[in-house]
Amino acid sequence: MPRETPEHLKAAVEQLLLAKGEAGLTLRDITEMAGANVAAVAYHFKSKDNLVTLVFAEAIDEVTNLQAKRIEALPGDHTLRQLIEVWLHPLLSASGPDDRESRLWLIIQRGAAEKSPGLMANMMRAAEPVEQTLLPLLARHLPHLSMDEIAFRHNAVLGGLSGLVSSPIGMAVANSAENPRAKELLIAWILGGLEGPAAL
Amino acid sequence: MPRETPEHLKAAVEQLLLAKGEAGLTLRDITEMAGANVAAVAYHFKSKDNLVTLVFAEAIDEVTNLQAKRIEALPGDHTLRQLIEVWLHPLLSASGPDDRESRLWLIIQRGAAEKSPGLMANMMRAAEPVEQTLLPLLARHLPHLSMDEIAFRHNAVLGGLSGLVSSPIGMAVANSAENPRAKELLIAWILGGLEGPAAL
DNA sequence: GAATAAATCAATCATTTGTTTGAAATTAAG
DNA sequence: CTTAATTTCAAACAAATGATTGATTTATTC
Repeated sequence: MPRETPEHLKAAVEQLLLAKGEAGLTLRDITEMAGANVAAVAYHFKSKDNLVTLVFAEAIDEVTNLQAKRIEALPGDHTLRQLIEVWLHPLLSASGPDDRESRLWLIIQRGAAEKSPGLMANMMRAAEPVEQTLLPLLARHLPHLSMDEIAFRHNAVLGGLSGLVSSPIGMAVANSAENPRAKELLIAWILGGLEGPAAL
Repeated sequence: MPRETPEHLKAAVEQLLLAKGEAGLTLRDITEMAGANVAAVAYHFKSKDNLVTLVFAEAIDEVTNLQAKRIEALPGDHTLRQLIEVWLHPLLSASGPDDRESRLWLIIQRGAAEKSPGLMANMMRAAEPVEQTLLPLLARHLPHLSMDEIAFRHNAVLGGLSGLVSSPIGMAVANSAENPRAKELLIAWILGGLEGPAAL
């Protein structure tokens, strides 16, 4: 029942995106890792670009859905720290390097850092729904900031993490199950950046 | 007096690194923009990799030297905000998109974001001297933090900026001459992240 | 100004890239 | 079992990449 080749191909793309990013992603690396023929990509997915764009799109959808559910499950009287832990759950509370959501999140953040064309195609679409529920929640905890400044800091934290995840620090945090200290350092920094006084 | 070909080549690499990053940097793009023959790169610099590594190295040196001079010129009773403005001067106080130091800084940050191999070779070398003078200065303004946490937040801000510079926000800040508001928003966020309470 | 060194150039090379082809193998349907 | 559809495969393709060659031009030196 070799009906599983497409899944193998997508899994290989995920693994290679996580390891090397989209820049150094070759057809033959993909097919070799998937145990498939080079022509399999063109047969099952129209082209290589199609495949990686699809992988990015599905990663965004999966992470976004999980995020939405976590936000919905937040109690009405949650703290800002709780909100941050939900927001950055894939990074802060990964069960380990094999945690699927954490891997997908890292793939997305890395793709954002290197402006992967396959990611940019679907980036804004899925970012919106979360932001539209997240920004108002953030606003409730940051009454001293205007909506503009809240949006700015929200983007700053996201952009900041995309720079961090590919750094030694980010890797330490991603293994926060074995590194609770790194997680605390990161949360403290994010909290300070959000709660700090408004701009002049 | 065609003694200027090497300079043209290096200038072309700078411009292309800023526009597209190292990933999409081709020999023929470089030589065409420099008005030189394809063989010129191998003749003047041993190889393409050599050339871009050299450009990165010289960019780091130039920026590092300017940073060191600015830090040295700081008054003894400077504020944390003044220190940050010196630290992030290439981003915060660029005279415009044609400001050379700002361009070099953006090239370095972008190279860091996408883990350019040509940059990684010389990254740590030049990062050290500035950090060794910058971290103690930061410590004087952040007595509530341990040295470990100061180093963490220093890296976090740097990593954060490398994620930001290639985002819409970063671009707005880079044009801070025409966008003083973006500069204030960024400084306020950075200040909050540094001055916030220590981790648990 | 002749001789030597340095620099440029068009052409070519060997690899690597994504894609395509047509035959062979596998699976599904009647 | 036979036939038809689906999937796999080895091979080849065109395009692009970095590098190299050997002749030609330009600059320097005596």
